[in-house]
Amino acid sequence: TFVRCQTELNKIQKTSQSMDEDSNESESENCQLDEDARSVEKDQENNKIQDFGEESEAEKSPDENFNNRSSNKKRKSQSSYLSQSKKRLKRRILDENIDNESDNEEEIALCLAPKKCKNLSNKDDRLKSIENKMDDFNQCMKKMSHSMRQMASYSNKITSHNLDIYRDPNSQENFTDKVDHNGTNLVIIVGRDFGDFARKVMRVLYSEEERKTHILPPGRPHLSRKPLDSNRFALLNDAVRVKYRLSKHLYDDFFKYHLRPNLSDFLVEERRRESNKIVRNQAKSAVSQIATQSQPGEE
DNA sequence: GAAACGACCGATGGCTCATG
DNA sequence: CATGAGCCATCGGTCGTTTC
Repeated sequence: TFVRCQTELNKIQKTSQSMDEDSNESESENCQLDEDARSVEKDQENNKIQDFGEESEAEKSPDENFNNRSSNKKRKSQSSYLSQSKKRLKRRILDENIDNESDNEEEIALCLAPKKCKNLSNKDDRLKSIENKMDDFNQCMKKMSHSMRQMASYSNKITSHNLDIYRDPNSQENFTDKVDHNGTNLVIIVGRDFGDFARKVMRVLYSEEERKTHILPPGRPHLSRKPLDSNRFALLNDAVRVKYRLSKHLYDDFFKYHLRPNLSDFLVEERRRESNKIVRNQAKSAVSQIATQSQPGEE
């Protein structure tokens, strides 16, 4: 909100003022960078707030170019800020590199006297230290990618669970809590989400053979596989719709974009499971055969 | 802890259909 | 008739969970 922006701006102004007062040159570059960041932030905040104020005045003001020019100036000054920051950052990185290398006395010697680089043991040390750093870096990257995947999967789950867009709050529909198939109420089947639920219902409605040899209704004439029985498939759709309280007129989209891809993949996997199992077993038996053949040779 | 299993995702190819 | 868009089944690979 605007009020919150103002309070944040005040905070930033206060901190930057205190930083301005402390103009000691010996201050670390780190603080300098923080200050730069704050300055840029402040500048941006100023721009935002100015824009906010100008929004209403812009229409009244006859000289729009003036505003544009002033904003251009600000952009220019901001870019100069950024370029300065970049220079400082560059310098800081250089300094840090030197600092890190200075940790080791031998490395200091290497820095000061490059001729000694010819020494092979020193080279090995440096290579080892680089390798160690690379390992650390790789570990960090692994951790990062892992957490990113977790985040991605979490956000995915949220969207897949958020079915509100397929529900009509104005609808007066009374959802039944029973969809019967041969005496089995499909609605009471428990699944962790709509996909899991639908897969379980598929297992109830269709035999393994049917799941392996058919595709989703309505099917296509050019496809070799026949579609699953559409009456039972209608039961599945009813069960999903009733279970998750989805509107009739919105269900088509839900099916098209969420359920169908899910179930289509499910049928493919049903076919693949057995072949995968056979491949695994073949590989296993081949490995055990090789092991038994190599044993007498060793003795 | 490793193997097995299930679910998910992106890429691909074949097909239909609308459009110019 | 060529072309592009859209649909859908399929495949290969990866990841998370379950089982042993």
